[in-house]
Amino acid sequence: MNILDELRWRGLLADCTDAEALVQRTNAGPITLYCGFDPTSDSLHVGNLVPLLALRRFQLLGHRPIPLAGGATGSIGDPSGRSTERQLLTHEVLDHNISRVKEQLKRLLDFETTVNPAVLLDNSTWTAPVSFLDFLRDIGKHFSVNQMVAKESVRARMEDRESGISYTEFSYMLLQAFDFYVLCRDQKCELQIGGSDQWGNITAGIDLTRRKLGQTVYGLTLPLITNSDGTKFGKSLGGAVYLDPTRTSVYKFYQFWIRSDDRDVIRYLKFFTFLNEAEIAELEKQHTENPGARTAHKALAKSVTEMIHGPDATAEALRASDILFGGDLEGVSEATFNEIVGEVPTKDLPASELGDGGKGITELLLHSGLCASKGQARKDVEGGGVYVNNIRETNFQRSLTAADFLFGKHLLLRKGKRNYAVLTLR
RNA sequence: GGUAGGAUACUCAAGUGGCCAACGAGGGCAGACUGUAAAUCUGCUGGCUUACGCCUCCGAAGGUUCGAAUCCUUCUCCUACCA
Repeated sequence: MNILDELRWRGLLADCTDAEALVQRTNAGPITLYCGFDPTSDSLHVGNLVPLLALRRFQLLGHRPIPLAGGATGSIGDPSGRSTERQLLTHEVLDHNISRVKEQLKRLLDFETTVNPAVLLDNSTWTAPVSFLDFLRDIGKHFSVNQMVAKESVRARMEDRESGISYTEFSYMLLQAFDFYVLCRDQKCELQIGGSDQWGNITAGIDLTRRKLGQTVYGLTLPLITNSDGTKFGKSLGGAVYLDPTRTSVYKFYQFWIRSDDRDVIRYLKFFTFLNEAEIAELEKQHTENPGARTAHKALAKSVTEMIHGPDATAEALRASDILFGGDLEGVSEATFNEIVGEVPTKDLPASELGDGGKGITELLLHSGLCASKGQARKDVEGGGVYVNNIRETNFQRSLTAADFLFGKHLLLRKGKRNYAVLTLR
């Protein structure tokens, strides 16, 4: 199957330059392609997964992917899709982020294969040594400000008088274009992929490469993932869902996927898994016939979590989910309960704090992080939203003593349907 | 530089001396219904407090007043028109 067909049936093809030529080119043999990842954080998040997995999809069909860490571009800040100027990151933060992001990039692509191994590069390698004057003479000369201003990412900011755009961010697309040119020249890279907000940057690179090398290269964009309810994809409880398990625990990661909207789950299977067309069609059939069984949700959550965190960690998260959402805790053994500990946010509680009369439930909720203040904790309890060891507690004056702790050491607190925390006696 | 207008909670947005911890909408959280989904309905949405109540808060700092988001002064930042 041609890679473009593969992307198309998955709904992953937003746009591309000269589709016909690109099909011919990809049919003719392996192509080298790249996608940039700017280290704006020390971990990639689920939104970055789409282009990253796209690289992998190319690789599986024999092409050669180059994940590019944006050491240079990341230090400038991409104005695309942003309404305000970015806060520049310090070099220390940037260095730290790059090294972490590189680790994550490495895990999803095959660098070992001898046929078409992935290559991890960092654009600061070729950007940093170039002097400002040389850059202006060799690269800047090929860009027309008139065209740059017309690009959506720049125009939006120019029209917004409140925020405007700095010269620094204005120059971003030159750096990215420079990358494409260098990669074409040195790596025979002929295709750049990215999110649909990258279209302007990608075409800038295509133009530059043509001018500098006289070579035709291609661009392909992937759709921006949207939730059916109109909210931003990839947000959970206010924060982004990260690939780094220290930022988003495996359990939370798994939960994020399992809670997908019914209307989204099939699309997400196509976007985020490597299940084939027949497998997904089967899941869709089951999902349509009996949505309550959540077969598709489970397949999605399991598949993505395993891909990112491995089968062992996934099995643990799955076990914890089954225990917590499987019913009451009656008869749960200590060994079983221990599977929850650490998956769910867990906090220590010094035994001395319990004292003789125990500790108020509102204080424990505050300590667990489930509630932001004692007043809020009280309201949540009064509203019937709080459970102690999975049993609803409506008396906010309730004090909990050591006797309430399961196995003499764990207390399972729950707010609402799915927010759990464990307090462990120390 | 001049003139006019503006800055209110997570966001938008009412409020022009006491009834204001501040209308309303959105968002968020919780409850009911469910399937850890959606839709719908209900409650909550500054902090402390069992409660009475207390404290903090309407761009910043001062002032007037028994009493200020609201009036006055200065400052900061935005917007519009003029130069």
